[in-house]
Parts: sequence; C-alpha cells; structure tokens
Amino acid sequence: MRMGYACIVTELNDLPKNQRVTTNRSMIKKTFTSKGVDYASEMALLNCRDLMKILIWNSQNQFDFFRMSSNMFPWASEYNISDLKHFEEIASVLKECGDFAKDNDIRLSFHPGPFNKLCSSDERILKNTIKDLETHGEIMDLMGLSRTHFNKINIHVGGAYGDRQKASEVFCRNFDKLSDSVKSRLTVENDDRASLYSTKDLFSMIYEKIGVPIVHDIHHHGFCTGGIGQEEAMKIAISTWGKITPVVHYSESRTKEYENVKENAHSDYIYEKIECFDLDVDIMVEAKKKEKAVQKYRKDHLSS
DNA sequence: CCAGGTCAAGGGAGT
DNA sequence: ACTCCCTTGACCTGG
Repeated sequence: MRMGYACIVTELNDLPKNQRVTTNRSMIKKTFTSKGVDYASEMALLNCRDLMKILIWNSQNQFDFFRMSSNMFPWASEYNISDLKHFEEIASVLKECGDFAKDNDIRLSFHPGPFNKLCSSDERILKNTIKDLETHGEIMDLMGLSRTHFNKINIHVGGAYGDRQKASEVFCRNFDKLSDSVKSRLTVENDDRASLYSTKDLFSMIYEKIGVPIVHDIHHHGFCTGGIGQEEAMKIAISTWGKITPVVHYSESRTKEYENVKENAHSDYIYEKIECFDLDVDIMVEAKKKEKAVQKYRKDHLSS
C-alpha cells in the first residue's frame, strides 16, 4: 500500500524564496500579458527542475506516491508545450523525472482542476477542457510514464446541469474525443455534494459505459453516499481498476481543527486509522500539511 | 521581509 | 446579482 500526498512538499516550499523548491510558479493575467509566453516557458523550466528535486526528496523520505501539480506550466491553455522556447531542456528534464520515478518505483498522478467539464455541451468549454487534459497527457508522455491508470489523470464529471443522467452521457460521448494519451489514464472521482455524482452513480453512468475507473474519495462519500455504505462503495470503485492498484482519496473534516469552517473542508492533519476493509489500495492523502500529515499518520498508526 | 488585496477558467451553493 | 469554493494557494504591490 502506497501513501501519497498532493503537489507540495511543505518542508521544501516553506523556505526563503531563493531556496524554495516548488512546481507551482505561476502568474496573474497581467503578468502573462506583459511578459509573454517566453516568461511562462522560463517558469515552466524552473518548475520541471524542481519536480526532479521533489522526486529525489520523495525517494529519500520513503514516499512512493505523489500527485504532480497542474501548475507546472502556467497558462498552458495559451500555447503548446512543444513550441516553448525552452522545450528541449524541459523535455530532457521531464524525461529524467520520469526515469527517476520508474527507477525508484514512485507512482505519479495528476488531478486537473475544477474547470475541466468534459460533460459540457458548450463547445468552447469542451475545447478548453480537452486542451487542458491533453496537456496533462503530454507531460506524462514526455516523462515516459505508462499509459495506464497507474499514472492516472483524475477528474470529476464536472457538473449535473440539473440532470446527472444526461450530463454523464455527454461526458461519455466527449471521452471519445480525447487522445489515447488521456483516455488510457483518465479516472473519475466521486463528488462531495448530493446533487452531483456518488461512487455508485459513477459506476453505472461512467464506468459501465466507457470503462473509466473510479477514484473513491472516502471523505466525499460522507456527503454524497448514493444510498450505500463506505465499504460497499469502496468495493464498487475498486472493482473498476483491473490489474492496476486502485487509488482512494482520504481526508478528514477541517471542523476537527478549526471553528467556523465548512464540514467538507480538509484538515491540516489526519487522525483516525484509515479503514480499507483489507482491500489492496494506494491512498492519496488530501490534507493541508501535505507530506507532514502522512509522516504524522505513519508515526501514529504504522510504526511498531 | 511582510501583510493585505487580488487573482483565467465553470458550476454549484449560500447569501 | 454577488461571493466563495473547489485539484493545489500564489502573485503583486506598497510599506
């Protein structure tokens, strides 16, 4: 069982700016407009170089599961990676990252943002979504990562528009418009609101139609059960993965740590022993303190 | 260095 | 109609 965390190594991120290691260098629109795509290219190269440092840190700290940031290429919707000024060096660094991950058995994944709406019937929104997803696939291809759900690109369906069944059908139709680079890696995650998609919904509306595996988020399930329990939902999700080890997401409510916060907001750390019903899964921990939350969990629950 | 205000995208929920 | 939140806070400006 792997345990991973998302996008940021706080230990390396919370350093003075000139020593900081991060893959999240970005910029506001005004800066992108004034400094242009070559500046974005510079930022992307720095981000990719730091990805390598983060992977090394992971291997030195017994982490074999990591979610890469979608911010590695700022304003990626506005250009093709292969047209960037620093493309050759970027490609070379990314290949090194991918090779390192494989040599050290680190599972890498992506979780593109909430603006991806593969269920949209609006051509412009769909076009933006496909562009973003293809960028994620291209990065993984450049890294030489497998075109399997081991290196998943995980998204939510993205909307219901008042009719889940109908929206999910649009999602399935649009899935066909993606390249193999994305199709082979795409997974869907259950939502944290009853009006959206439960794990059970995803099974019948997505998996049974197009074979896209389900990432079961244990925390989200509490807000959108689909009328079934945690164990049943997890088993349904896990049945969709074939030979690849399934991923489940885990987090706890921020209300455990702070007052006047939303029930479904994520906590800094996690406290309870994660119940996996003896299933073989990899766990992506979504807690604000990132790697520190996993380290604390290991100390509390896994050390002997 | 720091604090405070601001920031692409789409949908949903709360006000 | 407006604001906040979501995968992941980070950027920018003025002091």
